[in-house]
Amino acid sequence: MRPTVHDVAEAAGVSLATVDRVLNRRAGVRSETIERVETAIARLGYVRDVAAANLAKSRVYRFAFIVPEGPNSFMRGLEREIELSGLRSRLERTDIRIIKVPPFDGAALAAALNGLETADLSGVALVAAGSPAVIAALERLHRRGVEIVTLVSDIEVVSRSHYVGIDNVAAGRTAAGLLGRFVGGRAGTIALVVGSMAVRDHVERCDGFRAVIAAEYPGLDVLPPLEGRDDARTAGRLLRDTLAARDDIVGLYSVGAGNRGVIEALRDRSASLPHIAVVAHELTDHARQALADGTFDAVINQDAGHEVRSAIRVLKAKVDGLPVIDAQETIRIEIYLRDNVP
Amino acid sequence: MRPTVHDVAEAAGVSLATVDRVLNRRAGVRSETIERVETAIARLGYVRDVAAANLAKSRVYRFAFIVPEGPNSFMRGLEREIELSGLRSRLERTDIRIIKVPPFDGAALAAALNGLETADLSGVALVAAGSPAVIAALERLHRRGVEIVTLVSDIEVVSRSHYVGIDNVAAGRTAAGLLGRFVGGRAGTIALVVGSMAVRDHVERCDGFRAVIAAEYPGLDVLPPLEGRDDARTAGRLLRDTLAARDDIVGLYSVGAGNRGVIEALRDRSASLPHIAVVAHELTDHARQALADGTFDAVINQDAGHEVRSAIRVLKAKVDGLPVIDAQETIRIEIYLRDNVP
DNA sequence: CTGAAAGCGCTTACAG
DNA sequence: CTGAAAGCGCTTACAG
Repeated sequence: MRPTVHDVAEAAGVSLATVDRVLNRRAGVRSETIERVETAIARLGYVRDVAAANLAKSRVYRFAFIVPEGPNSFMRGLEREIELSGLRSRLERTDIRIIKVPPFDGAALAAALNGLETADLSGVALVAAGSPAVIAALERLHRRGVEIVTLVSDIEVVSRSHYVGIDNVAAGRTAAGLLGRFVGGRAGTIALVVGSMAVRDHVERCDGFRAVIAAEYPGLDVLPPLEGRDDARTAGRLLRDTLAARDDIVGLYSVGAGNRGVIEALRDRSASLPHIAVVAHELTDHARQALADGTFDAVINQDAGHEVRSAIRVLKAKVDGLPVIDAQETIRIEIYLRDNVP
Repeated sequence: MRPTVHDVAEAAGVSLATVDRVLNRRAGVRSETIERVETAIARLGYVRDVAAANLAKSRVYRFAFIVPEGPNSFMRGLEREIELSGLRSRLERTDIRIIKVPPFDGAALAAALNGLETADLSGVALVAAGSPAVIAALERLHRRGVEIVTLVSDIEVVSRSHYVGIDNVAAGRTAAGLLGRFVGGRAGTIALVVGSMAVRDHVERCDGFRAVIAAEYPGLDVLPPLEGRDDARTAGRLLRDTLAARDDIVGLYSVGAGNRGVIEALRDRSASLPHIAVVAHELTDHARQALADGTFDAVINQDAGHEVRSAIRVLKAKVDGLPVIDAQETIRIEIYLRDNVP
């Protein structure tokens, strides 16, 4: 049988209340008493039963998730996953609120963070757009005991913060490894469609991609990125223009959102032209279709459901002062071809 | 506030004990009383607090994991993950025992299953080698209230059982999609190294692989499988012989264990020969190295840690009569290239 | 067939 | 600075 607070109290010759005070590092205990209790804890190998503690506390974990609004399919999928997890976690004394903010807008994000009622808030998970105001807002939350997790896109370190998302440089390198092989030794150029070079994850993906192509596929040339602003219309138009202007394009790396426009531009090409190898990001419905019909060769994905569950687990672990299981919380760079789409 | 058993008891005009009886479907309650309680439950929207219930029950989940013994790296990795999860889950009133049985041996597996003391056993997770004796043993366990989960390799359905592992036909198809593209339009033959064609997952992988190559890469010919028996020495020797005997091999799909031998055979080829594109299974240390130095182009993997945690979650959910979250418990067919290795 | 009381392992006022 | 008692939401003997 595992030792309980009763065993510790008896061994230390104190009451349950005092054991509890020491366990929770509450003030007002003589240092000598603290020591007696800690010795007993160590000797017995006592470990607190978190479930029982939460029951006694009637603890409710209150978390806020902050995500960008707008048509971005990935973000909407993320939001759905948060809602789903929110429904399920009500059974586990966890209350999750979603707050939407304009995308790419540090000021709005900071305002949302500063508007949070911190009294009974345990943690915040946010898709971060970095800016000094955002960092200040996060520092403030942290000082008030709110745990913080960044989601999908990271920013400069805030104390005790944790990032839940993929390594975007490695994602770009991976895309290059696939595309380089897929073009099959043909020489030519590769087009790049990004959302915005003002967003950190897109920049990192491009950097990783370029580095590998330059080092390992000397026959391939990477064009400057087309900025689609995560908008299908814009992305489609830019790509169409580029495809019309040159006939040496053998591959395409679509880094950001707006895949619908990209897909349409590719499908409109004459069927007699040689295949352009394509690697894109995020397994949305459009991307699935494009994989199925051969328009996309591969899609790099991050599992939004996993990210949300991971963010919740990490926030809870931090609130409870428990360790985070790194292996479980690492978000994989997933690769999907037509046949391993789940 | 969520309603509790007290609220239900009051609403139904019965005691806590009776509410508990109805909640847990214990016998010896008048059907009229049952109905009164159930009406109250429905009306209040009562949902049981599983954590509190487990505390009251001093419930300990006791699970047995049955895995094949032997040098197979994947299985040893799986065993490590079970040990790890076992350590962590002691904090959550979960006791996990590992039982090792000879591989590919239905009789031994059945004997191990029949030897299980079912009195305080809540669930079993097993890497299944199917045979009538095994199925009978599982049916017996199930009749005694032991929940069952198959791991990595499935067998014919046992009532209420659940499979935690990848879709192996899709894995083979995925391998073909990669290899077909990687050989880059060259015509030639593809070698196949399997563990044993007597094991269901290997057969399924080969089937999926062949189907895609036949349909989409008419220039490629797949050789009959070399059976390496999951043994590096045997696999290496067979592959070496084949490579020596013919010069038209452009690709290799390594379906089973024994990758060390495969890697050595490939590395021993003269550097002047053209590259053989290679897709293998399971991201073991040897496979990581082979990816890093370019001997392997891609590795298809199933996450053993995820599988173990998933098996535990599923077993607990079944014991508690809770629903399984399918999206969370689906094991992905992971693809690793050099740059997305975690 | 049903209920009152004690208990699971903690925490929380309240009193001293 | 410390302790006795009640309570979190359930379950479990025991009694009737």
